[in-house]
Amino acid sequence: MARKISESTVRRLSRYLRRLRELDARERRSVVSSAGLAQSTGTTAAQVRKDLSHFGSFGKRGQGYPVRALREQLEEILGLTQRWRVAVLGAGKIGSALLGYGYFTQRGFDVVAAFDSDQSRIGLDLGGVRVQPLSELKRTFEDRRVAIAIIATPVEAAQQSADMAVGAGARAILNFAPVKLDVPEGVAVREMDVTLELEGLCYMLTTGGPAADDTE
Amino acid sequence: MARKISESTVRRLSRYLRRLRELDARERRSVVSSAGLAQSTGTTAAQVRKDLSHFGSFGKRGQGYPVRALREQLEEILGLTQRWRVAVLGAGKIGSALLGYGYFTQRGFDVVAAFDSDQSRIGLDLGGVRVQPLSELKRTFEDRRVAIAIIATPVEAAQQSADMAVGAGARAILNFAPVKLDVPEGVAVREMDVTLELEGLCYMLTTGGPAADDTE
DNA sequence: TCCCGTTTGTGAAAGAGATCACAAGAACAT
DNA sequence: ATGTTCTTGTGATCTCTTTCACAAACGGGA
Repeated sequence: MARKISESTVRRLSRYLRRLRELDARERRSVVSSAGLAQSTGTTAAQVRKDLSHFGSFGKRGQGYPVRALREQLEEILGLTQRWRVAVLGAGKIGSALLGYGYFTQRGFDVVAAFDSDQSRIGLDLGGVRVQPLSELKRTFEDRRVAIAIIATPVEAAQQSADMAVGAGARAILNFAPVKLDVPEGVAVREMDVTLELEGLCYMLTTGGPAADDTE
Repeated sequence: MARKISESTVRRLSRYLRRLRELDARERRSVVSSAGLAQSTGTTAAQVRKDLSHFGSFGKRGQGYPVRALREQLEEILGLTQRWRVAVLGAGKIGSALLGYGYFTQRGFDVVAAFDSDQSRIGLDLGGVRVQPLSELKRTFEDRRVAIAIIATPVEAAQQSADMAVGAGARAILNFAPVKLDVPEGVAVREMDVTLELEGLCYMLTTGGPAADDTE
């Protein structure tokens, strides 16, 4: 089957899945067309069909795609048929928010551990998870088979935390610290930098914005 | 000068800027080569040069780029010579975390207001900002000239919140709710969905990971 | 001044991703 | 059965992005 799937395609697949889950659970729709999916995920019908065609043919001509079955296919493709165990490194503001984040569970992720270097936070119960000291990180990662680490530390501690996570067996990292992480080959990293996104918005406002149209 | 700058280019510019600020403030370096910047932002030297060349020529051949001046240029390009006023909609876990997020101020963003629909949260002081009821949203946006709204509500309230923000004059939205927002033309939206990113990591783990390069 | 090592800026080539356009398949009415 | 309408799946095309490759510029040393 398909070999090289681009990151942008994977991103869109994930959006399709998000929408399919809504359609299935909330709106009780049983079929959806590529045009419908495109509309509600911000892309085009052709793009939807092309994306899906890399993995097989899931629709019926003239009818569209069966919501439930396509949802399951996408879960399969994205590797979401298993639940994933996640650990949060850094139990400050962002870390705490993530530990209480309601959408993880229903989307297949279990936050099974939290760590912090600050003595005063250790032992706290955040969203049902006890904050542990870094000294317990390696053992916990191994015991609980944590595959994904979420870095929610300040910039200064981020690289070091990432190193520890990788050393303890993490194979993927979601990084909230506004710094580029160096990781060994084979470790996947995705970055979520709020100010980076805000800056992108500023760019659009200062260029596309005032000078785009003569609308005022 | 340059006409159409792609979103990926803008993203990289923002990363260059992030790195330049580190070099300037923390590491006290006064020049940096395209190769150096590339290295620490995860791209290639040619890409750095091409990106910058869209806006002018900022380096000295044989020497590299002056850190301070290039930083200022990028701030200019991205529209960061002014400070931006931001409001947070939704004062739950994520909203609170954002209100206490330390990197906004030093990066040019001021969170000047917070809103929630929950009576029990109104009046709270979160990170120096008082949580207001939605009824005060429009007036506050206008009075304080809020240009950017951060949506940190649950999914169900996200679209409605976005509508209110746009109605009150917001021209850009940073959306943390895992749902696609519909906004009028001219309003910029960026989405930050944690589970979407996690799913991307899962895809890499299940495909690229175990079976990196074998035949199938 | 002239040479040498270095690094930028940029056209040209290559590569990737998105869009087009249409034949093929499916349901349904007559 | 046949025609009509709808929508998928996909080669071909087009557009955008990245990479390549090299001349031009700079600083320093002799």
